[in-house]
Amino acid sequence: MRLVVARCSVVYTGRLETRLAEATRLIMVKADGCVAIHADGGAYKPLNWMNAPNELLELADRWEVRNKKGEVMTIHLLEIISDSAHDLGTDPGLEKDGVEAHLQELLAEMPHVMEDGLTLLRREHYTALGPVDILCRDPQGRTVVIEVKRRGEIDGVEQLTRYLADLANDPTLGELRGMFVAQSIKPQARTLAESRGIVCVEVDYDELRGNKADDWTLFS
Amino acid sequence: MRLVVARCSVVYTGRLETRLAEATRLIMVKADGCVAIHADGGAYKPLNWMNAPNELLELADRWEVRNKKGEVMTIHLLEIISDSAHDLGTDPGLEKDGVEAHLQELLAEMPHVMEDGLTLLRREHYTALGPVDILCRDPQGRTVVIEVKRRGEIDGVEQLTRYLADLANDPTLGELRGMFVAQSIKPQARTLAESRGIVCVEVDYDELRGNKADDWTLFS
DNA sequence: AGGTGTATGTCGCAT
DNA sequence: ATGCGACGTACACCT
Repeated sequence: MRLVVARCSVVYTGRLETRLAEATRLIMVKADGCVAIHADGGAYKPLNWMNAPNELLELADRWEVRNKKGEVMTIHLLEIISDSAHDLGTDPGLEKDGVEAHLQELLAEMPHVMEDGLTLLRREHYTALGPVDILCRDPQGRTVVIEVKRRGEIDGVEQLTRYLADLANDPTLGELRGMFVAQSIKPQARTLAESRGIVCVEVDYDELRGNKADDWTLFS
Repeated sequence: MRLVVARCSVVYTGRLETRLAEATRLIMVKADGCVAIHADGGAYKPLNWMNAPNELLELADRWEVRNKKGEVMTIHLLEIISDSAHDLGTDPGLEKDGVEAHLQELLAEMPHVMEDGLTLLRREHYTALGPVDILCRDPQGRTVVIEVKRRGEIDGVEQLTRYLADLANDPTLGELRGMFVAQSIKPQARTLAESRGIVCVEVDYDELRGNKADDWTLFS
């Protein structure tokens, strides 16, 4: 990783056009070639950037970074204040716990927490429109199409509605119901869902993990 | 801006939980207090971060960064390889040209490029569901509800559909039509739109700017 | 403070 | 490659 602190101005031309007036900034060049221009504030997002793969051309007064899509970032260098490089090696990577995938796993393992009497048909059921998170059967023999979200917002309801419309063409599934499951569901999303006959269920991730631990204790 | 290159391991606990095994990384601390952990690759996004406002507690063997929401990032420092700081001052900021707002402006100025005979009613018409980009009237006296996107995807069609459903309750608008305008419209989005009777129009930003320049030349 | 929409979103996984 | 959905999305803007 190369770290250059310099007075510079920047022009980016690509998906849109941007200009940065002359100021002192950090220019970060990573081992994979990606370049980012950072100011001394404004969260983690750089002012300008070019992701790998790209070509970095170092000229006397400026750097030009180009990619295959025709995007160009030009960094006009006015004064270099610091220029250092470190070999960091490859990173072992980030391990995550608690994202939607885990929520979905837990719910597929214990569908009864969403509604009494549900049994799992399948998880990640691929349709032409995209993957349906969970398919269950209810005690009345209906197929329950379940969309799982960490946060239940209006987009998720639209998504589930599209799946329901599509799956209605599949005669093997029989009568369909929709169920929208999330750790919290926004009022607008709930209203929209219920107006379409979709049941809304809020679940607690920590409690689910607890239930799983209980099951474990119970059976071992 | 403070730049620390160090061998470290990191734990983040908040909206989810993440762990980073021991490795050499860049720790960037900006003047506003935000902290980011960068590996030597993977675009501009850091592996872990904490945005301002937060509290940075520097202990002998670790840094703890906390915010008001109860999120905590703990950086265990094993070896400091480099530690430097630079005062960058405040940045004059990024100037952008060519985002959706500009496209919308240009289209509101010359609605005829979307369809012959359209006249502007209003721009950024606020409804309970969100702002409708452009409202026009067509030569048949119908109100045209227009959603403008840089890239036309399925979400935009859903958005426009919600607006149309909502505006149907407003008797002052008369008969409604939907129009989906973008620099490019994906096939799925087009299919969905047309199945709902929504007209799709692709426009060229540079050409619009050209038209505007022509108008200028014409009248001055 | 909460809701909605934009983003040079990025990122990962599917076809 | 493109499509599609998730993301600790961040971020601006309006109610």
